Amino acid sequence: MRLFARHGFAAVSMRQIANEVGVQAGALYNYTPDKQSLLFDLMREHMDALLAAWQAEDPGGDDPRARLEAFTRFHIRFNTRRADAVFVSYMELRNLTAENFEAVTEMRRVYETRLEEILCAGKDAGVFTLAEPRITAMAVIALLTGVNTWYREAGRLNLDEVETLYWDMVRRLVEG
Amino acid sequence: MRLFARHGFAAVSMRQIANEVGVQAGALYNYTPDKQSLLFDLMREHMDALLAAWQAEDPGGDDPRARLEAFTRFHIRFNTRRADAVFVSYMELRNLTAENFEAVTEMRRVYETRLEEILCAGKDAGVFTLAEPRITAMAVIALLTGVNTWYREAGRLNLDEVETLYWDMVRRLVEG
DNA sequence: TAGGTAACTGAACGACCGTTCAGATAAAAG
DNA sequence: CTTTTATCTGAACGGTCGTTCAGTTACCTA
Repeated sequence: MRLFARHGFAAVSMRQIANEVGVQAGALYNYTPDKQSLLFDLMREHMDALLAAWQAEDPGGDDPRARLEAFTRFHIRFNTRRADAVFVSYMELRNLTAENFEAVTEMRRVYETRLEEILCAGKDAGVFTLAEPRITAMAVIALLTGVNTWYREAGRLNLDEVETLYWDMVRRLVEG
Repeated sequence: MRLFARHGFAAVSMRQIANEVGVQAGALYNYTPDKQSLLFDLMREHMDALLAAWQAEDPGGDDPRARLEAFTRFHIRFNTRRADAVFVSYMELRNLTAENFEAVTEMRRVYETRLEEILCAGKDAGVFTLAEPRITAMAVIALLTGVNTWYREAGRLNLDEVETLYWDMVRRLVEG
């Protein structure tokens, strides 16, 4: 994942990957049928982990505001800790076969829908004001994922401060 | 740019590029010293065009709210019309030499600063409420650029409707 | 029209690619 | 310890890569 993130899927050779884990290139084929499947497996595992982690962290209940704050903080924390996987899972979609692409994209859709449901619940409860829940969900995810482009662990702000800043933005965005 | 966006820089050969413009691979070297410079030139021209286009469209003046709306609409319109260039200029930064990377990144910083200045002006004028202008600027840009992941010309919403939806979100985000 | 210049071709170079596989090696089972 | 099974090596395969360049073609200038 690190090599794919740093150099791009096509620019990384099976020999480089093998060297990174201390074997010869041929040995990799005991674990993956080909290079493409290796990429797909990495992506699928990342998306699986994302969905499972949110499922474990979603407070549920009937307080959409609390759930949205939990989502905001979860998304930032999860994604900054796995920046390579996030980058690869978005950027290397084009290197997947049609059916593998569809599988990863479907998992992304499911994740978006998790957020959309929170937004709809808040809208129905009258605590959120939004015209297009699906678009707002994608906008919020783009906003939050953007943290990855600038956040560094050694930076001025720690993760909790970043979460608070972004929760403030997300809150305003949906409360009008 | 289309080939780089679709397949990735490393996955596109000089022979493919040459074929796309109807010459042999060798002829390309009358226009670029090597493949890397070709990528850099495409990126630099894109960033140049972005900065120049905003400079031409910025209403200026002392109405930060109007300027922010202009920025929002400009960014969406410009970026959706050049989706390939936007994608490449973000994703393929890693394929640049250190100095070329710095050059493109600097232009990106300038663009972010254009927005940051508007936010600061609004903050000083008391019409915007925000604690971290730089971070808010990057957050807004990430939010707006996210349109590219889902917007299609043939979709349900036309560009003006999308701009209005996002301006509504940006407005809330800064007005608190 | 003649001469010069810019652009392009087509072949070649060495290097590296993903993948395969016979044989060597290590680990597990009996 | 012997046999079986799982892993790994190292070489090889046919291809493709970025780049170069001598020679050809197309265009402009005088």
